[in-house]
Amino acid sequence: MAARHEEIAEALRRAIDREDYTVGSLLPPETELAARYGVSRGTVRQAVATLTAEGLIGSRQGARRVVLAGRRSQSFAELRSFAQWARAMGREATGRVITQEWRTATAEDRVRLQLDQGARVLHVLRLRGLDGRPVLLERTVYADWISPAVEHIETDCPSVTQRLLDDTGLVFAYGEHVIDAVAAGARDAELLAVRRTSPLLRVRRVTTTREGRPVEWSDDRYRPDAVSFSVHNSIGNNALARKTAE
Amino acid sequence: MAARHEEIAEALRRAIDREDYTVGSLLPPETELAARYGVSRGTVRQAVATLTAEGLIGSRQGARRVVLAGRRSQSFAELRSFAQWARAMGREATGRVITQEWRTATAEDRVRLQLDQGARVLHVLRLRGLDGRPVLLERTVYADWISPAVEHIETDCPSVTQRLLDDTGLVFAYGEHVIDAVAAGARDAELLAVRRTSPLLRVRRVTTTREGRPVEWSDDRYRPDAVSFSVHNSIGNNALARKTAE
DNA sequence: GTGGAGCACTTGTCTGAACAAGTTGGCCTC
DNA sequence: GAGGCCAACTTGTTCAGACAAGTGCTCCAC
Repeated sequence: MAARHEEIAEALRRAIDREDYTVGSLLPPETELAARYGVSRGTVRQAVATLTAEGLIGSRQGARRVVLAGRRSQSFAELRSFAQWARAMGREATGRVITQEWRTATAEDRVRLQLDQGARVLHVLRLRGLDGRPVLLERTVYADWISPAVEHIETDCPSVTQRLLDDTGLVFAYGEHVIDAVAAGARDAELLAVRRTSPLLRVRRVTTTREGRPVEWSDDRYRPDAVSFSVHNSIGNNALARKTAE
Repeated sequence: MAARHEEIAEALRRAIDREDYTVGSLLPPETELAARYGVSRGTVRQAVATLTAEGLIGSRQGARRVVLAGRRSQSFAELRSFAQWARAMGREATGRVITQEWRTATAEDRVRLQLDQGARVLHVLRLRGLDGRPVLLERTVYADWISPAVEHIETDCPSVTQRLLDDTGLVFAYGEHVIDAVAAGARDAELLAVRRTSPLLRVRRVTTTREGRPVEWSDDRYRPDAVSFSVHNSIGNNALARKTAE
């Protein structure tokens, strides 16, 4: 937290959290904020742009900014790591590898992970829990170049992301997530302790490095009674998109 | 499309689409783009910031920008209107009101829509289809101040959003969406033509005006074989957040 | 050849200024 | 009182310049 505009964004977030600015009320004009924090208007604009992207405030040319929502989970690394997300909530994440095996990359693997013909990939089936209760079943395929580092992680490591960062310096920087619903199969039902055919929230995702290189892709199935996803969208910010089948 | 930075963003989008810049390749430096388009560096930065937020390109201090993904559904009003989304894909959206009735706002309605005790709200159950096939079941509650305008819309109006814009000038500007999965109930199953207990993708959402005033809230259930959601996230842009139950 | 130092390049941060465009509320007229 | 016009205010856009910070490459010494 060095950049001045980040400090100001954080100060405003806290002020909204503290209800100095209540939902529906108006934020002070940019010029006033600039004077208050002793920065130029451009820096203030950078700060409020962050909050707008987060969905905390709304913005219209000519009118003062409006506070749209209060206390929002400050999702930083939230989506990139189950364990970090759990810790941020004060809950304990567990993880257990059910099966792990090397396979030759299929055509789908090669496309998603940008691999050459014949590359060997690591398939991992991992069950994850929150405060001891099973919540998520991950079927992950790791690219050939990272698989050796994944292979020797203990089977009950709670945070693979953290472990890979410590061991190899790898940062998960970008992710593309496709969300839908599926009926629990026999294996899903057994491991997640739900009835077969019971609805599960499925997230298929690809994670890449900061350089844009795909690291892994995964089919994650959540118990919908334990976890849901929340998305904010507005005219300017639209990370979420509806998609039709294929 | 007046603003220069939007034009530049669009030009870059098209260039990526045309594969002038292929996935994994590097974008020209800001200074070069600035010279090419005859604008200052700040304007170029605004343009590439848009593409970064859209997940098209990745950015790290010191290194050239990387193209992360090609052709992305340009979701503009996509989430705000089922009909507009369908039209953008070249598909035909249909809509049919199944039931419609006035009720006194419950405590939950009052909280979500910021209404006073005793306010009357309009509950609408609407079945929506894509190319004739049922795809989505919407259970929507409209705030008292907009309900009269909704009440007299024909029951088979394909785009309620467009209709409200035409009739009252109302713009749906912001939305908060919570996504999970549920099993189809008897009514869901009958109307969506799926088996009972079959998994559905549920989106509960609140829509607000540009001023931040809630207009409607809705429980939408999609056939997961027809529609899914796609989300992009990165270090800088995180509109999506995981949530635990309650 | 390997490691490290250094340098050129590129993106990130910030300023101060100016004008454009949209909103809001008050005032004036009818 | 209703309606329209206007003026003050606020956000959006753009510029040119400066420095900070991180990356990636070359080159040199060992």
